[in-house]
Amino acid sequence: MEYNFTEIEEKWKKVWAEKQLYKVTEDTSKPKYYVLDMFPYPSGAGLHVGHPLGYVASDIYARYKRLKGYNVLHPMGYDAFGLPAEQYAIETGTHPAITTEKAMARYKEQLDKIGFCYDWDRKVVTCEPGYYKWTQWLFLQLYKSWYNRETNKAESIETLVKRFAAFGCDNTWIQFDEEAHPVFTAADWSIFPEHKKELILQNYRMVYRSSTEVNWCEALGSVLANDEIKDGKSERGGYPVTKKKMRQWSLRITEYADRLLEGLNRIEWSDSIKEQQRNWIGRSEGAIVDFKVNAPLVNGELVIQVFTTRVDTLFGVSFLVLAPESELVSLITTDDQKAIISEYLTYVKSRTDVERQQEKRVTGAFTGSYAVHPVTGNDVPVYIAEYVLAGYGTGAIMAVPADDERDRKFAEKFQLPIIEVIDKSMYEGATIEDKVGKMINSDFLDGMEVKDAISAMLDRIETLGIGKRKVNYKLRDASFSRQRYWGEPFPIKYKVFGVPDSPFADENPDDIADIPFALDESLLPLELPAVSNFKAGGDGRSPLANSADWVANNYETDTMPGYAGSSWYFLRYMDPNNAHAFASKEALDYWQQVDLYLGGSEHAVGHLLYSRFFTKVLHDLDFLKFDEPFKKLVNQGMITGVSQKILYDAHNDELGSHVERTSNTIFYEGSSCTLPEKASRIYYSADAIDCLPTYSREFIKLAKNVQIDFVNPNGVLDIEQYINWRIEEENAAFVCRGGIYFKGNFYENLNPIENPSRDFKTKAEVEKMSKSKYNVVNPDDIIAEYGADCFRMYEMFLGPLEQSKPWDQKGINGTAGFLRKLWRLFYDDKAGFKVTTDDATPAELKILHKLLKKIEYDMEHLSFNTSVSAFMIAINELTELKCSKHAILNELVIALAPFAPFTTEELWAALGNTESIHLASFPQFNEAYLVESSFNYPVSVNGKLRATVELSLSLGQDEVLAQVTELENVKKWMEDKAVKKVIFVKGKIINIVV
RNA sequence: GCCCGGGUGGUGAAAUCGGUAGACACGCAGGACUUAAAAUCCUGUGGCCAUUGCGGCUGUGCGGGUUCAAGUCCCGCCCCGGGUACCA
Repeated sequence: MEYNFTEIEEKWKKVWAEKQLYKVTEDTSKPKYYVLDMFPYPSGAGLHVGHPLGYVASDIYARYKRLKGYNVLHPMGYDAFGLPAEQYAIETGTHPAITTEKAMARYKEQLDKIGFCYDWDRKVVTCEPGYYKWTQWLFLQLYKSWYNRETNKAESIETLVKRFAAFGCDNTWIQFDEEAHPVFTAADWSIFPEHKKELILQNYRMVYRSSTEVNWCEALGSVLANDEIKDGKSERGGYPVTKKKMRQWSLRITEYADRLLEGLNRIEWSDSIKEQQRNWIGRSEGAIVDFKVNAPLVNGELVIQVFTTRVDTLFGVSFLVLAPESELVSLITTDDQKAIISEYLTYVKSRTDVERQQEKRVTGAFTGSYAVHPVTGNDVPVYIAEYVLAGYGTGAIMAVPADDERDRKFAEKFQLPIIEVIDKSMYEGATIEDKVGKMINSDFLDGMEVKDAISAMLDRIETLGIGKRKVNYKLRDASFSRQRYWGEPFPIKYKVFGVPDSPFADENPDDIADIPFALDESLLPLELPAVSNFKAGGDGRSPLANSADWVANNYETDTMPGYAGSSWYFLRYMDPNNAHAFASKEALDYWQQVDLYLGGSEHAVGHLLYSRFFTKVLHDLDFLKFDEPFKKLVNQGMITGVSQKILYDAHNDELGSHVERTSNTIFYEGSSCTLPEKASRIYYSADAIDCLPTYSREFIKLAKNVQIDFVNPNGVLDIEQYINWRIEEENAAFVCRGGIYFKGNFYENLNPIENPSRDFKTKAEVEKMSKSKYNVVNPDDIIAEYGADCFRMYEMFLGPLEQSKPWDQKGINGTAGFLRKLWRLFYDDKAGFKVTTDDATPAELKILHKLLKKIEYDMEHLSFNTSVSAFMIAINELTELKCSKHAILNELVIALAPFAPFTTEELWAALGNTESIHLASFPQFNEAYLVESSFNYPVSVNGKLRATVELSLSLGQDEVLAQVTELENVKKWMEDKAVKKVIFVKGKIINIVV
């Protein structure tokens, strides 16, 4: 009987669906295990072979855990709100819901073909009202809570309101932050109007509305979060991003900075991701130091606060620098410097983020004012410069040119004094960044090590009252508003008393038009209104501003960002259809954390940080018992594609020609070939380059991607197919070693050169798999040709899960051969089913149990590639022994079932089993079968391998040595030299030192 | 620049505690079967030398070191991939 994978797969897919084989319940009789894949965005292009890599791995693991007796939750769903569908809607008018629905159906079809064990009844889709009702509900929980720094957790906003009613707010309170929190008494609070109270509460809510500098992307018509920007451009589309002040919703994630750092120590994630999160949070310990402004024009006291991590260098301060955006700038600029400062500010504004990052110029301007050094009493000039960022620390620095590279460059340019304060001569190779050395020119600090000087100075500034210790973070509160249609509406209304507000309006504290009020939970979900125009509302307004109804109700017109829905989806899988809660307490307490989370490393800071934040808030509010969402995280590597490129001549190219091609003749070394007319462009076979004259080679540098299907396994391009695809190339010439293809004819080379091949060869290159590179391989095609089991095994066989590797179609024959070989242990072409009930021999049992042991080890280490090898070895060995025994094969197929669910199910049934193999128990390996009686010892003389010999493991060192020294080759190398030392490790090695 | 990964045959890779480097596959070469092809099977396959056999030398990015023994540990460097960047 033939191995017909298509038939087998169709058959079992149906049976499994009918029996609801993968249905999962909260079965308390079994230990639980939660395996999760990162939430896919259903793109219209469907899946390519790179996408399912992680899904296959998690599926194998989930199935393995099930065989091991666990109740496994392994769900799938879609992160279905998103920009591509909305962009498509803007272009075509097709509603994003329709586009998304189609894409999801396509995904499901592709995923089902691969044979994943998802319980589709638990599917979660973020754009469905049944789901986003709870995203909105979650938003309200955040809105109705504040972060209490005394208890160090989020709690109900009611406790804060009570506090204000009883005590008001004063600056001795731990929560107090001068910039954000106004001072008032309990009596004040009692008479504040509603909107004023709300305005104050916005300073504390976990989600709040404020006017902040945001990343505005004009092309997308929307605000972007920091992690959605790469190199100063939008991650999606690569459009320019500028800074703009806008009214926005933000998440108060900064309150969790320390707990987000601490939690990293309790989870099993890769060092690289943990490190990225630590860097993103960017905790640094330092101090705020006050410098009084000693300006002629200032009446009263004006203080510039600087943040520094290096208080030890305070005596090295020779000037201060403010961020150009600082509000102090206008206050301290002297009349005679006004022109220079204003000119500089204009320059700074003209610079985009991209320009700033690409060329770092030393620029700045003097304000004309001086500040008083708080310790020495000296005057230090105050500058502004773009290298100081408004958003970090206090937006002002004390410059120590002796110990900071940027300060030094600035000082050199503006000829400011450089005061050496640290002697690093005793530390060889220490750089300016290293916090080592002995203090000099620093008064009472002189002679101290940097470390001691820092703590001594911290004490001193606090005693003097000129500063205080301060921990600073790079982490910003996260922007939570998007000017888009295809996202969750906010459950927020504005009570408009004044004029409708513009998002770009300057902050006006008396403007009460912008005071938000939360909808009651009973009104959820607040569904997205149907609109016909998906374009932005203009002037920074969202598409929802186009809906008259929506605007009339004074609903928030922004929508939530992508991460709103994807930050908590793993909780919804636990109880996806619950209409009364985001998930029941029983389900949450049963499933708890995700035990194993698989996905790409591109979500290192975005999704993975927000999910941790949401989890911690829900934990604080007593919804969850755990405070970290993902116990173990594994990042699968990317599967790259092999692109096929053709090289062409840049002489007459649109990129600019400087050598006009005048002749119809192409020259080879020692030969030539003439075409009847001039070609529109000349392409060169990759193997023809070396037979061209040197002078023309240098122009052949450009490469163009061609559809990979046009290239045969030997790298030869089908020129006709290519021209049919790119009709504008019909007059192009294709130069091979043997001659030239031109307009369907072949013109032979006049004098034959070496290997005058007529093959036109492409150049292969490894790149990301993408539509635009024409190198996409669709899993559907692979499955049609080789079957899903073969596809699954090959994906795993390619290499370690976490490593990125190119997709090479050729190797798949290996796993295809393996499955056929396995099949032939069961079926003979002529004789048919040939499994016997004979007793297994010790040799056969050893093969089986060696395999079982290996698989168990590999599974725990997620080493799927070596598992596949182990199966191959076992099947090879059993084939060698012609073993078709029930006792062996029945257990072997169970072990293989997670990898090849279809084939093993078929064989399992053939073996006479009536229940599904996927409900079986993983066979326990028995160490007794693995005991070896002898070992093939490698014998070394002076550490070099000279012979191997099979010896009983019962022998001791002396007996082994006696046997070994009789070996001819060993004798030869020992000659008559005296034996100095013998190293003998039983079952490992014997090494004789002479 | 800084922080994480990584570097082993023609290719993907394996080597789990420092103990026979290259398992398992692909590819390639030769052979069997076949009218032929495909499929299948057998043999060989790191490099160099020897090949009549035993074998010998060399080899895990480079240079050192520790050790009876190093792909694995230590020191210094080079290259590739990812992240990040005026963060005070």
